[in-house]
Amino acid sequence: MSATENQQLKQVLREHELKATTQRIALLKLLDATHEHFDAEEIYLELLKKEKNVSRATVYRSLEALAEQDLVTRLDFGDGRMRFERSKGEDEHHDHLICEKCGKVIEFFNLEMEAQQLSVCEENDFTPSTHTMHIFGTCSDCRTSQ
Amino acid sequence: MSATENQQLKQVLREHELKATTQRIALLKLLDATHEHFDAEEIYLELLKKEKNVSRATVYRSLEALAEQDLVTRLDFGDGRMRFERSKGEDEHHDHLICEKCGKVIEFFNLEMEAQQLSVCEENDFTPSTHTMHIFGTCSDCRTSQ
DNA sequence: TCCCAAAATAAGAATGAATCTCATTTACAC
DNA sequence: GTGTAAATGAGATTCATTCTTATTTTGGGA
Repeated sequence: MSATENQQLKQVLREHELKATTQRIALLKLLDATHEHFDAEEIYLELLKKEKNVSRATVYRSLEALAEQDLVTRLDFGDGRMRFERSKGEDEHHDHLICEKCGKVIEFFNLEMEAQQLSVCEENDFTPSTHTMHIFGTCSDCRTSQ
Repeated sequence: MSATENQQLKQVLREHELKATTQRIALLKLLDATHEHFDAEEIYLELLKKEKNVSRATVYRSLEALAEQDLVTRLDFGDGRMRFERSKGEDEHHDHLICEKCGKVIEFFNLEMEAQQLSVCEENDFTPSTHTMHIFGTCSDCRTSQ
């Protein structure tokens, strides 16, 4: 809960032309503090614990604004609700292996695959902005214990 | 509207241990007749035109049953509703380029990318079942006309 | 061909994530 | 400190999807 961290986040928000509201700062702080992929409701509940005043609408609107500025990243694991993580730098981009049994998410990065994606875009005269690569299946734990 | 096609689809359904109801036959026939990626509501409206009696619930339940048997494939383009297509054979699998401006969907297949996916799974001791690879961006038409 | 139990369907109610509305509050440039 | 544009809270609303229940259909057997 360092004042310094608050100042840094305020700075970050302003650099992205977003007003530094307490709710947005708290949201970024929460996502910075975890590696988990929270959904909006989880974020809402976590923020409620810390700041007394937050509404779901603000959580959704903040996440939208932050995602637009690429300060957070939306993750769609295909289960009907969006998850969010603090955006990683270009060099920290990763895709996901998703276990259909236990829900575990394994992050991975494969340079060759990224290269192939660019090549496909070129072939189709397509300018990429983002991509999602999700492999669904069974993780080793679930395969073993079953 | 050949009786032969109906018979074939009945056969297909029974081979997959699904009762051959008129609604399911009509649904498969519809998806067989098009290359488009319909969502559930579009399928419902199309079926309403042809068969007088269909309900949304049946469309959703049929799609679920058919997807379970891999007779249809769910497509999640990240816009909040699922789309569906008739399942292609293993050899006809493809991924998608999705234009964020006009919504156009370009299908592609890249063998090297598929190989890399398997390699990533091996590295992580993960048994894959399905995957989705979606690249979002701008198609050539939209880039030009803008 | 007729019968019957199990399964599927129709219609609309219910759910749940996400968005919108509008009155109130807050951020921040001056 | 002030004013104004932007952000927020609370709850209503939307929209895709799922559930409920009474009714109908399917398909195996008499």
